[in-house]
Amino acid sequence: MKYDPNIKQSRGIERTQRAFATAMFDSLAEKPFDKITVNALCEKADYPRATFYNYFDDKFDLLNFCWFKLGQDTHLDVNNTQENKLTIKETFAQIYKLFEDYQSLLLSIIENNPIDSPLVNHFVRHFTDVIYASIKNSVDTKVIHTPSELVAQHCSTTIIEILKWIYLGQHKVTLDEAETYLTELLSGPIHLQKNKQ
Amino acid sequence: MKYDPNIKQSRGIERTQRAFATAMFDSLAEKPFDKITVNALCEKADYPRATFYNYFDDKFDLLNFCWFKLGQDTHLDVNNTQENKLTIKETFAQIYKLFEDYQSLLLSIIENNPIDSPLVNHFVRHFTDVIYASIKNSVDTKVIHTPSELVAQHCSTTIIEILKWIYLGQHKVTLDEAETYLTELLSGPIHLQKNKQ
DNA sequence: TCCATACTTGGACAGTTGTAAAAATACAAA
DNA sequence: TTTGTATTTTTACAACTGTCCAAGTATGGA
Repeated sequence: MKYDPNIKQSRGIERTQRAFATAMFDSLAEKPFDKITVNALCEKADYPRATFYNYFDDKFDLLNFCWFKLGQDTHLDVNNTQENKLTIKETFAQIYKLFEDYQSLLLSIIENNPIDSPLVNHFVRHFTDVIYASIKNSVDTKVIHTPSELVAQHCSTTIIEILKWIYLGQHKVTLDEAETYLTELLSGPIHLQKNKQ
Repeated sequence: MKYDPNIKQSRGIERTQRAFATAMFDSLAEKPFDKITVNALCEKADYPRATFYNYFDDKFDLLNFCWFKLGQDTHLDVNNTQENKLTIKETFAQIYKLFEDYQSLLLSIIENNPIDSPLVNHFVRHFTDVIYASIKNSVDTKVIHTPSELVAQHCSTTIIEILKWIYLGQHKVTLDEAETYLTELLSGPIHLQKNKQ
């Protein structure tokens, strides 16, 4: 990350960054990520290449900015790095809604990119980190042996796993049902031993 | 994947593929993945570039081959795509041992590559898929509402999560302890509600 | 208004990627 | 050994990447 998006930038810089982000979002809706070149992005945003590298290290760095803006635009509480005060369920509901808002973007992303592509990984990774930061103080490991960081990690990936199932796997699931899944996966009775017949 | 590694190849082809895989493993121990160029791999393997592209689509395609060979070399039962007959715990123990065997490789990988790099993602993804294939018939979802594919997915990522904690996060954890983690994360009492004080 | 400083831009560069077409080589059957 | 086929290698190519520097352009303070 060349520029910290948390710091308020001057109007001109903000506009330039936005232009590249918009170019990226438009391109993502059209074609696979590995067919999106820095050249084409500059073409779309109507800025010279040197300006791109002025603000971003590479395509992925621009993606960081894009995902961050996505959260910012929906006034996501989980983005507040100051105080992590949300429960796991509250966090889950927030991200559920965020993904719901950007359903059409997600749809074109998975149409154009394989699920194990660097792009999808980058996306998933970003929001896993966001969730982790949001819930890390909410996990309670008093009665178990597993380290709390690992449990928090597990909770974040579980949340993402369910949202991937819904929005990347294109299954219609209401928030209520999704919350049932979450409860079952995190504290439900999953049998480790196969029933030998 | 240009060539199916499951199909027995002629000796010459096998040797050439091995040479590239060895070049890749050697390079991974030395430097970050994005500094490993196809040119350099060909240099190391002592084959022309066209030969590389003859066998592999790109660097990632070679990685597929590498990870597969890793499993093959340790006679991993989970690689048997024919019959998936392992319980979750058995599968976990097998992959635990595989990672233990290749500890030094994993160590240099995480020294040279960020945890969210395409390389680490590719590696993790490969073994998540291996585990998923191995356990998908072992999950029991009779008493819950969550779809069995999602549960199987959840079990695979949980296994990988623990192994990442141990081998990529460099925490010393015995197989016994690791199995405790697995039981707790998959069927333990994780509280979703934060204890309000 | 002028100037100094910081930022933006254009152009050039070496190195990389993936592809395509011929040329060379290996291999198997007759 | 010869012949036909399949594979490997050589060579060349167009396009992209990330970096650098020098020239151009804003911007704010004196």
